This record gives sequence, structure tokens and C-alpha cells, in this order.
Amino acid sequence: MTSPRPDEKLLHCPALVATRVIAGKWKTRVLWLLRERPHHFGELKGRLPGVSAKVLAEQLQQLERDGLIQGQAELRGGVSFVLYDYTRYGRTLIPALDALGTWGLEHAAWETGR
Amino acid sequence: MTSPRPDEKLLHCPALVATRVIAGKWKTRVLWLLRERPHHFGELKGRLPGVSAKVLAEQLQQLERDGLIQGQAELRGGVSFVLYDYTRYGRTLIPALDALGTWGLEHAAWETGR
DNA sequence: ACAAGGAGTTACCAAAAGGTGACGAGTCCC
DNA sequence: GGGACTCGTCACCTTTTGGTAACTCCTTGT
Repeated sequence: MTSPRPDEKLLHCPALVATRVIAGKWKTRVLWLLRERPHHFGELKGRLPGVSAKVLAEQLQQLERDGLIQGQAELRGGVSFVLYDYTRYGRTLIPALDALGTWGLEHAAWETGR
Repeated sequence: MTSPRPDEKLLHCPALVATRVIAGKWKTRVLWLLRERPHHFGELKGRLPGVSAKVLAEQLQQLERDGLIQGQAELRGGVSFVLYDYTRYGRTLIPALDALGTWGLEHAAWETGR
């Protein structure tokens, strides 16, 4: 689906701009966790059972490329920790994410009852 | 990406419920056009340059399966017209779609200027 | 010297999404 | 009978996405 690239002048659909940066199996989940507080890589991996290091790294890189999050690397006792958090720009997306989340909560019953 | 199926108990992420039903290269665009007024198939195809009949039909079927829209078939002079419109359920998604659209409008400059 | 631990990267593979082109079904008109 | 019109399906192919397993890099502790 729909990756973030500056093509497609087809139809002016503003919602598409947003969906392109959050499309990806793990991105909304990552953004949801980061709302709570910053997480480092292993912590995200631990809280997202099923994701592999490769894929998580990819998703984080894409979010970082799109300017939504940033990772701050630090060395603690010879071990590298990268702390991921929203950028100021990324935080502007949170209200929209909340709107999606609200809808999801209200309609989760319908969704699961199939 | 992420198609609408009732699997994945991995992490409770309400926003994911919403993103799964709108994920797809043409779905947000279709929903955006339908906000304006109901459209029939050929009209949607005409206003979405680049989409093929097959893919558009697929996307519409998925939106219909997910209960967001419905198509009403009518015969006009030996020619079948299917008029697509939001269901009541689908309309509940519009506020969330608006939130995404608002963000897209505000940040379209950043997006295109790369 | 070497294991340990976090954060990746690389090569390879499988599944899903999207795209193309041809074709069918129904009805009306010439 | 033979188009024309609209909606939609079928077989096939390409691209994108996600997944697995092995491996690197760096430093501290034994």
C-alpha cells in the first residue's frame, strides 16, 4: 500500500497525506505507545510481540524519515540505547490519531463480532 | 498492508481498527468523494484517474464488506448504474477522516517540499 | 580472550497489494 | 443480428510489504 513518496497528483485528497505516513503494520502501534512516553528500541520490541528487529527498525526509520519521531542514541555502560520519541511535528498528528482511536473504540464491538 | 481481518490480539491499539478499513491506495479518495455526494461506479472511475476497473471494484467491495458504504444497483435504459453512498455506520467515520484531512492540509507544504 | 547485551544490517523468501488486458451479462436501439 | 453502454470478473504479472535467520559493531565485565 501507499508508501510516502511525492508522486500522485491524481486527486487532491488531504486525508491521504496522513494515511501515507501512518500506513504500515506497526506504525500506529508504535505511535500509540510513544503517546504514553518515550521508548527505546528493545522496549518497543518487547511491547510489540510478533515484530522482528528488522521490520521494527524499518518502520521506525520511515517514521523518522517522515519527521514524526526521532531517536536519540546514548551509550550506557558500553551498551547503546536509542530512545525514540515524538518530534514536535509528530505531535501535531496526535489529535488525528485520537480521532481514529475513538472511532476504533466505539466500533471495536462491531469489528470483532464477525 | 494490513488488510481488514479479525486476527492480531497483539497490542490493543484502537487506531489500528480504523486504519485497517481505510488502508488501500484508493479508499480514502473514494470516501473523500462520497462525502460530497453519492457517486456511481463510472463517475468514481472518472474522477480517480489511474485506477482500473478491477482495482476500484475491489476497493469498493472491501469498503462495502466493512460496512462503510453500500452500492444501490438500478437499471436505467438497459444500463446498470450502481450508486455508492455511505452507510449510517460509514458516516460515523467522517469526523476521523476530517481530522486526518485537516492534518494533511496543514502539513501538505512540508510533504510536497522534499 | 571472550561472552553479554542493545541496536541494528544483510541475504533470502513469502504473502499481499496493485495493475493490465480480455471477456461476460444485461438491455435498448438501429 | 450487431453494436453501445455500464458494471464487473478472470487469468496473469509486477511491485511492495512483511517475515526469518544469521551476522556485525561496540564496550564493559570476568
